[in-house]
Amino acid sequence: MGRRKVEIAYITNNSNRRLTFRRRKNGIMKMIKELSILCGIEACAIISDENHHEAEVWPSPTEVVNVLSRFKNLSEHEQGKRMLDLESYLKQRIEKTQDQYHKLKMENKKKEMAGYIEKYMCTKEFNFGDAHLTNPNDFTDFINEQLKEVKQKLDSMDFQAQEDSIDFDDIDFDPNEFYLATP
Amino acid sequence: MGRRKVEIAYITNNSNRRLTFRRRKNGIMKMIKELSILCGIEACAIISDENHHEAEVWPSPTEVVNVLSRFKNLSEHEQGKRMLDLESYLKQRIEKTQDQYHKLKMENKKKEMAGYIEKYMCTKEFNFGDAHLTNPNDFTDFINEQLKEVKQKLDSMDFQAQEDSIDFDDIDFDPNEFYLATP
DNA sequence: GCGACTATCTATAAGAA
DNA sequence: TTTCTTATAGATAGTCG
Repeated sequence: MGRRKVEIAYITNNSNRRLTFRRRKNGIMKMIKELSILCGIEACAIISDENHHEAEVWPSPTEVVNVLSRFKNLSEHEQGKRMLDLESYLKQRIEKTQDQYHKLKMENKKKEMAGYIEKYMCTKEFNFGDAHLTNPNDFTDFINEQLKEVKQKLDSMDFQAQEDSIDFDDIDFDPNEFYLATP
Repeated sequence: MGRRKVEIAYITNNSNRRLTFRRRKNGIMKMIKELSILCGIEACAIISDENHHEAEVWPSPTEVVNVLSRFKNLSEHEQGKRMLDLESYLKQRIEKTQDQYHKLKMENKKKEMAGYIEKYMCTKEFNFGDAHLTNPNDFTDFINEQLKEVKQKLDSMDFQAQEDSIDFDDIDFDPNEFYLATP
């Protein structure tokens, strides 16, 4: 999108890379903002700071957060149930998880955790001064990929459960509900 | 970016809004992907599905992401493994989780917990203009709370497992490793 | 390193199928 | 509806101050 076509490959030139980073980051931020307004949806992006980049691959922080969410909408099923065997154990575990995430959800609402978390820093060394360098790009891709994986995982779990004669019918878990970014 | 200029305002027309949503979502995904490649950084985006939007406040996008990540690095453990019974199934699942978290921990250290999450938006009412009002600390608290809950969950899992005569001893799981945001 | 200024390139809004 | 075209709006690469 400029004077000439640019190959999508790591930009080795330092200053050039930084410039591109800043420009595109801003562009993505804008696009996300517009999308949320246009379609009335919630969206966010997390773009790590270039300076923090090493040869590291992906977003550990995100993953961590993700792990948690995994249990979010899970259950709220029937509480206080006692399990006698592994089968019921599994069921209970799922229910508990669900409840846990439900609570979290409520908590979040109350706090109105809401809005933006404009600048979140979690650098081990708290380099708060570098806030401007961050970008919001690959979050979307990451999310979709992960959602897919979750679905697959859940599907396989269900499959496995059936193989093991576990009845998950009373657990109305719909893997599709995880596909947020795909209307 | 099309045949005519579009006002950045909620699109009331249903089909039109959905179409725009899909298009722009894909566009953002691509841009994020490109940015991460071009600049060698990590980035991700969470875009909630239009259909899922209700009074949902914050966590929905995040939670979704989380759900996904939960499994991200999960397997790849030993693929094609077959499980013979529920017990081994559970164990395997826990082991995988453990491995995942270990990897995450390492990753986090290397990346130094990744950099910043510069702007995170997901106001229930899309008050993007209020970005300045948010408190960065809320995010940290949120993460920590979730991590605590995960810990509890895992602990209860362990406990339950023991009750059911499942031996988890060979799984050295340290809940503290979940406290990412707390140096 | 940060804006500003185009020339271009890309994303995408309308339409058509 | 989803998919394709196509004409444009918008993003941004290369440059200059």
